[in-house]
Amino acid sequence: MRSSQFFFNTQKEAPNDAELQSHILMVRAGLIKRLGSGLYTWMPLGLRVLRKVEAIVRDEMNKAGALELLMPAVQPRELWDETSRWALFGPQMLKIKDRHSREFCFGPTHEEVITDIARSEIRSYKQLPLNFYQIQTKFRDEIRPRFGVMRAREFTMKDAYSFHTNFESLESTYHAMYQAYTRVFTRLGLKFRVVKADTGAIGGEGSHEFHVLADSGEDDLAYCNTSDYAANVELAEAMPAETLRGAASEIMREVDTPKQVTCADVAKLLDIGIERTIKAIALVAQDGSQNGQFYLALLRGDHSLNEIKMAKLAGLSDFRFATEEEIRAHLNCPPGFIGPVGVGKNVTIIADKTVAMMSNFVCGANKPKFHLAGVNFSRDLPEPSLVADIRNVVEGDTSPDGKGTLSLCRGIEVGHIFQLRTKYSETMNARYLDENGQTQAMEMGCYGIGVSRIVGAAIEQGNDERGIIFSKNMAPFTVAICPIAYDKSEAVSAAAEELYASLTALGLEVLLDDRGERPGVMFAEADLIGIPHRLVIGERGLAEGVIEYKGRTDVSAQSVLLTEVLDFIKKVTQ
RNA sequence: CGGCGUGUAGCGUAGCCUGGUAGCGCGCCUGCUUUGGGAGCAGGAUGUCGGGAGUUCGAAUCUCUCCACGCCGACCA
Repeated sequence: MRSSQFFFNTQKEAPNDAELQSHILMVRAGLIKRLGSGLYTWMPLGLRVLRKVEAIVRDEMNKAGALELLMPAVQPRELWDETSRWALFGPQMLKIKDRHSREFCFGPTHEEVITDIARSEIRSYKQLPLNFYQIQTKFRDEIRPRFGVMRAREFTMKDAYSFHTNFESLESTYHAMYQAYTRVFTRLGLKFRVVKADTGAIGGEGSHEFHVLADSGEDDLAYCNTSDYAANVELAEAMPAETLRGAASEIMREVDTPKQVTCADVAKLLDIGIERTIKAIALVAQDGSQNGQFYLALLRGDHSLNEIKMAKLAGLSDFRFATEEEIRAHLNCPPGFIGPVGVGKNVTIIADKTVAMMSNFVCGANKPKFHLAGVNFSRDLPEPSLVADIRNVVEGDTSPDGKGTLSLCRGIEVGHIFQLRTKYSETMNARYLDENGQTQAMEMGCYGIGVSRIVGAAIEQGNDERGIIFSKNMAPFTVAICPIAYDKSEAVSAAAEELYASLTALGLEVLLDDRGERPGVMFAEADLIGIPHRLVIGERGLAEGVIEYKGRTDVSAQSVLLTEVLDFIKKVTQ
């Protein structure tokens, strides 16, 4: 490609609506252009990158035996009513009407459509297993679109859905997809981690997430350095800090805490470690009942509540945090001083596993401006009605597999695989006839990759002060040729043209900067858009029979003999 | 959804408090010079000042309203 025939606009200044480096750089490099909140045009340069990602994903899916198809983006409401997800998906789903006022959505995912295909097309066990995939535009009306294409409302996704006669077959395909995903992210040159995950709105049982590691990621991941345990913090099991409760050696006493409403402040005032304190979080859950049950969740002062774990407890699926009025009504005390001691029968205490092993702790006194110290279960208050894992793991926790301690890092979710089992096939009646002529529900798996998000995530991981650093498999062009004074020097333009032709003949994607721009402009732009290899041709070098080569991340340039440049480039681009 | 903030040329912004001919930088166009890290000089084009209503002799500026966008938060006591 010649720069004069291509189109890209770069900017020196960062857009004022971008925060993340990847977002800023994608806009500055002219890869994307924002149309509205969470809506982006992929400009020609950016689209080249997106297509590279797609091609690798497609290649690995095909190799893993998946079959590509393409489903409609617009889907009728009736299909979604079958699984009740028209209502369950909520405001994240973009609902639209046609001219007859019939209702549709712009597909946020395609389980319903593919299951509809399966139930009408698949009759016999002989046709199974099958794995279909598509690469397609999805729309999810995110609460808060941000970070450019990283959390856009309209985005490109690869979604695959597999159908099986039995769980063993599902597990086998699930494993194949796991391997395929690993190859995809490896080929894209990404640093990533696979973790056990919650299944969220898609539903089902087993699930793994693939995360690109980046501090700006929106997910917290826990992993064990001495074993292969890794899980999203949403799911990661928190082990109790102690396995045995210490003796009740202290006497319970009130302590004056006039202004201390947080565990940290109380601990500081009493000059004790925050891990000796307990905080009480007031919750209300309706769970079908009229009035709602009032709960106090107890956590060690330095721990935080895991809302996903909490919602999995019986009767708490729809819990919410209590209002200040509700807290006063149940405990006769304002927030900041509430605790589990002396509460009425209308308050249910849920203790985190770590809390259940604590003794001589400090907690709110249910009396304004006072806390209690030296508190012990059984002696000062009843044993908690329920002990459960309701906290987020923290750095240094014992790994659930017992083989070390956990570390935390942040990740950007770029892939997610699920074992759906028969969730959709049962409700949508996707059945087949087995060897014995019996009707059976199909086992299902589903597998997603955020194709457009990968581009943002990759740039988040690969950038420096000069711009984007693309891995070779993702770069919009492999080699940039920067001829100095292309429009003035015959020798330079002739050499550049010849080199361009030879490199192109080698099958390389070459960008020839034939604009006659000043060198600084050409270098700055080639660096900004992340081209991995750069060749500079100038009269000075030509006179000596050399041209200059510099890799995008190289500290300095090197001279290469004109006669050896093809071999040299072949070698560095391998 | 709630709170805060911002909308001025393609991009980044000044002007708004204290009403009086809309300015700067980048980019863009023309010409000349220049050619190894976003050049220099000279000339030039581009604005419904987010939309609407109001106050006023006069509104980018004050008031109301609608819209768009961004940030934070969504109860952890």
